[in-house]
Amino acid sequence: MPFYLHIDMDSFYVSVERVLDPSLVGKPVMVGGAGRGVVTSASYEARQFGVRSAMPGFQARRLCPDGIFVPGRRGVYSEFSRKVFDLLRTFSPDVRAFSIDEGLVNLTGTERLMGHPIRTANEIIDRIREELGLPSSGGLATHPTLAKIAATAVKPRGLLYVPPGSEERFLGPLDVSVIPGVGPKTHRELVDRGIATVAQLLAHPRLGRRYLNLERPAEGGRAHEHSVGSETTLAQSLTDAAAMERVLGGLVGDVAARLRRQEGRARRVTVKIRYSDFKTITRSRTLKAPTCFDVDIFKIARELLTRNLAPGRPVRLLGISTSGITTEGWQDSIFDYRERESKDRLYKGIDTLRNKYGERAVTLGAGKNRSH
DNA sequence: TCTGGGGTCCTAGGACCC
DNA sequence: TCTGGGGTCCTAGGACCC
Repeated sequence: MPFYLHIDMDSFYVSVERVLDPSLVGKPVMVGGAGRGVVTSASYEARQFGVRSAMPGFQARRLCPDGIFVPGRRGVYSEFSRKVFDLLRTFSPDVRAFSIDEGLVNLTGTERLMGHPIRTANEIIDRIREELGLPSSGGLATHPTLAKIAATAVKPRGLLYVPPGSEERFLGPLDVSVIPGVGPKTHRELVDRGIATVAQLLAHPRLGRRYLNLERPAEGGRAHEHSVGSETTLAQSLTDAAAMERVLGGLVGDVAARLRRQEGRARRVTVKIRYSDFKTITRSRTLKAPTCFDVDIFKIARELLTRNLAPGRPVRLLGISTSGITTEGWQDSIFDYRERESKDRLYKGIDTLRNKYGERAVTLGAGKNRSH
């Protein structure tokens, strides 16, 4: 019998902050939400005021004026995340990380060694709490999706076991919105068609298969097209194209360096422009030859920006993304080869400087009008 | 001082090719 | 001289996830 344990950390960023500063325990705490940002994690005390993650900061401050707002520290959370997954891997060689705070442990076949999976699941949650100080919830079931739904249903600090054979009994009465992939929009569409519960969805063979396919389990490594991007919401909206190009230069530098770090080269460059009225456009171009160099990416990005920018309209966000990433060897002509070699050397140097003196040490397109 | 940033996946039209 | 059709690539937008 297959057994999957889905582990979901409870308000992960807040919990990490509490480990590092125990005075935050028991209080309404929110990570993020400064300026134009959104709350990335809210403690359950803060949620009682109606605060949710992904809520704009101004709204959270209005709902919970006496709450404690903590700036996020990505690197610290990643480090804790790594420790959680290291611990999970001591229980099973088959552990999949879905995100920084969610993972799946395949407990199939561990019974003889460790006892019933329900015991193992309890032990895992206990040890995450004892050894790392972090609360988490778990869902144990015969299918990964079911395990995830179960974990979400018992949050926080719970463990829910869906015994084999009781799957439909468990799922049936639940709202369709518990299904991963059914967001606000799909939820509304389903409800409009008279489908509110999972049972009603499953009674509809085509829709049931589309949104909740439990027959086809645990897909392996899928051939997703991966992408590397960076975007930023400006502290103040901009109308000046030159200033926007400077921002874009910084984003390109970040993206290209990450691309090189993973030894990838991208074939498509996409620029994202969000105006102050939130209207958002993306413009992309596919290259003849993939690249990982700042100059190449910046050239395309600048063109896409200047060609598509509505003059005078304030811009609140700029983004760049690269996709169609390949890690295969270079395939260029003997002529391109020399140029590429010299760029390679140049960027090795730039990356070294950045590692040594920080990301801002070398910034493309930022030479003029620096304020310091 | 009104709505983040990192992504993946899907759809749909048009170009282009055989 | 009243319109095939299938496959693939490119592009834009949008839903959704954490």
